[in-house]
This record gives sequence, structure tokens and C-alpha cells, in this order.
Amino acid sequence: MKQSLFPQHDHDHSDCTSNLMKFADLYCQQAGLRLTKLRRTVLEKVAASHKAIGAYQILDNLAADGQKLAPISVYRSLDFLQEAGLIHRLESTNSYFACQRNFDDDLTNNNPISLNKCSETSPLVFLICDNCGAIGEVEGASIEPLIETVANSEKFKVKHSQLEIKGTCTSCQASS
Amino acid sequence: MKQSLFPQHDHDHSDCTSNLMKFADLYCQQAGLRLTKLRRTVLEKVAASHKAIGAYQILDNLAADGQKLAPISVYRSLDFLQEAGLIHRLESTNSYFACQRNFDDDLTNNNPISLNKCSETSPLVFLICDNCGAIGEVEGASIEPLIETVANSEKFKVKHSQLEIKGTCTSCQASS
DNA sequence: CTGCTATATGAAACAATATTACAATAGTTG
DNA sequence: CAACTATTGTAATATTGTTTCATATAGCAG
Ligand SMILES: [Zn+2]
Ligand SMILES: [Zn+2]
Ligand SMILES: [Zn+2]
Ligand SMILES: [Zn+2]
Repeated sequence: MKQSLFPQHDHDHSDCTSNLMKFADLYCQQAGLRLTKLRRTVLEKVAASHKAIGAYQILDNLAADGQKLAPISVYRSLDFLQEAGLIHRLESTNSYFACQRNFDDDLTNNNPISLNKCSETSPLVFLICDNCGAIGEVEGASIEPLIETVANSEKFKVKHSQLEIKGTCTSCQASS
Repeated sequence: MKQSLFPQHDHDHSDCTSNLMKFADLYCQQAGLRLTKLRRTVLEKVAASHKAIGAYQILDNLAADGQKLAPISVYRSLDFLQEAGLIHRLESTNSYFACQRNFDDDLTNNNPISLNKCSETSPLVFLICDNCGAIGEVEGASIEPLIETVANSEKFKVKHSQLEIKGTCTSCQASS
């Protein structure tokens, strides 16, 4: 059962985070990646909402928790998490959000974790609500052929692509 | 006759710039936009190559010409030029490049200038060579329906979208 | 032309984002 | 344990972009 990319503003987000963290633990373990305490904490901060968060917001956030870090520490964790495909970076706003592609299925069905689920070799497609800040991540498969076509016509060799679509999400349209 | 998005590295770029500046003058005049001396100079700097250039590079560049400006002056000009659709901003690299969509036809055929040629309401699609830095700008029309489809399925109201595709251009593949 | 007004530019300080370089510590392996 | 690699700490610095207020200039009405 397919659920909306944009959860209701008042949904119970604790489910989202617990699933996400559970997935992250399993995924890193199986991929041989070290989700250290710091990296895990940073991921929790990023995953705390469906909005994108800035590096310095995370920094302040951690400071408020009593954990005072230098910017570089946060950036290093963000780099790791991005490499791992657990978070993405919104280029247009210098901010980061947790990858929300449906790992729920894998977890609830006890499927093996798909290691390359969010590999950056497939195109990234994001719907960004400029009202509430929520991000909806779309499976990039549908634009892949189109990108191939464009690239082939120019004999351009594609390594990575990212599509950022800005506008207004359903929830925000309803409450306007 | 359609020419490649990626000109040869050794092409005569003076044609590109003179056409571009001629178009910019006409376009701004007809659109009632004021392409002031400063804005025009900044546009020349941006259009000096098919690569993207950073705001502070432009600043240094102008300083080398004896024109010492504050950052804000450059940013204001860049904002104007972007609003006018004469340049674009690469979000992933905080840099700016001149819009190269074919105005040549209009100029050589004495067609009326199409005022909304590069309106930001249509999707922007860029091919970015990570070797030589050249940008190829693709007519976004082909991905428009796809974006519509994705957005409609989520009842998302699109305002703006930008697709950045990174890889290697033909010229650079040849000389590798 | 003269003064009025809107637009554009100048100048200085500052804010936000990100990186470099090197030291210290923790984890892993033999 | 010793040696090695990966991670984190610390401090300084680089890069990118904005706020604020003052000044200049273009376009226009009288
Ligand atoms: Zn949630
Ligand atoms: Zn919203
Ligand atoms: Zn050229
Ligand atoms: Zn190239």
C-alpha cells in the first residue's frame, strides 16, 4: 500500500523516526559502515522532521543538548550520512533531510535490506514545499530514461543528477 | 540547424558573446528592463565563457579591471540578470552562467525577440561537465509533462524546478 | 531647466555556510 | 601490547551572501 509522500502535518512522527533509525542501524551493519554515536545523533537530528535542516541548526540543536561541537564535526557526519545514502542535501537551500524511501516494507516484511536503495547513481527527485518546508522524495526511475535520452543526444556521460521541484504541498494548499 | 550544446573547446567565443550581448540589449529594451552599465559589465563577465562563475570571482575579475566593488553590488546585478532570465544559478556550486538558449535564430532572422524564452516557470535543465566546467542548457519542455505527472499524483502545486545533471561532455570524453 | 520621485549604486559591517591543518583518541589487527 | 587506520577534537580561516544606511543617478512632472 502506497502512502503519500507528504504525511499530514499532525501525524505521529515517532513512527517515522523509529523506523528510520532501525533501518539505518541494520543497513550500516550489513553494509559494513560504522554508524558511530556522533553520526547516529546527527542522523536523529536530521530525521526529526520531514523538513530540511541546516548544518548550523544541527550544531545549535546539539549545543542545546549540551553537546558542543565544531562545525566540522557536523559536516563530517553529514558527509558520511550522505555517502551512505541515509540523507540528502538540498542544493538550493544548503540543507539536509533524511531519505524517506520506503524501507518500511523491508522492515515489516523482514525482507533483506536493499543496500543500494538510494544509491546516488539513480536520479534524485525532490518535491519541496516552500510553505511548510516538507520534502517529498520521489523514486527517480521515471525520469531516468528521459535523462538518458537528453544525455545521449549530446553524447554526455551522466554521473549524477538531482531534480528539485518547488511549490506547495497538499496539506499547505488545504490550509491556505 | 541545431548545433551542439557543448561548443568545441577552441571555438571562437567572441561570436557567442557578441550575439548574447546584442540579444540582452534588445531583450531588455523591449521588456522595459534597464540593463545599466554595471549590470551589463557583470553580464559580460558571466558570459565570458561557457563555464559557471562565482560571485567573488566576478568581483576579483572586476577589481583586476580597476573596478572595485562591494560584494552586494555584484549580487544585486546577478539578481537582476537572473530575474531577467539572462543568467542562471547553479545551485550545487553557487555559481552563475549565461543563458545560451538559441536566440541566434531570432537575431539572424530578424524575428521578434521572444520575451519569455527563458522564463523560470518552465523547468530548467542543465548538463554540467565536471571536467571542463562547461554548461549545456537543455530546453526543459521534455521533462515538463513528467514533472506534471509526478506533481499531480501528489497533488503538489509546482512553482519552479531545476534539474542539474553532472557528468562529462563530449569534448572532454574525447580528450581523456 | 528645476525639482521630485523612484531606482540604482556605494560603503561598511556582519551573517551564514563550509573547509584546512594538525593533534588527540578510539577501534582494529597482528 | 604494538602498529595501524578510522574517527573525533580544536582552532583558525575561507567562501558565500545579507543587512543597513547613505549617496547618486535616471526618469518624469511642472
Ligand atoms: Zn513523520
Ligand atoms: Zn507544505
Ligand atoms: Zn562560446
Ligand atoms: Zn567538458
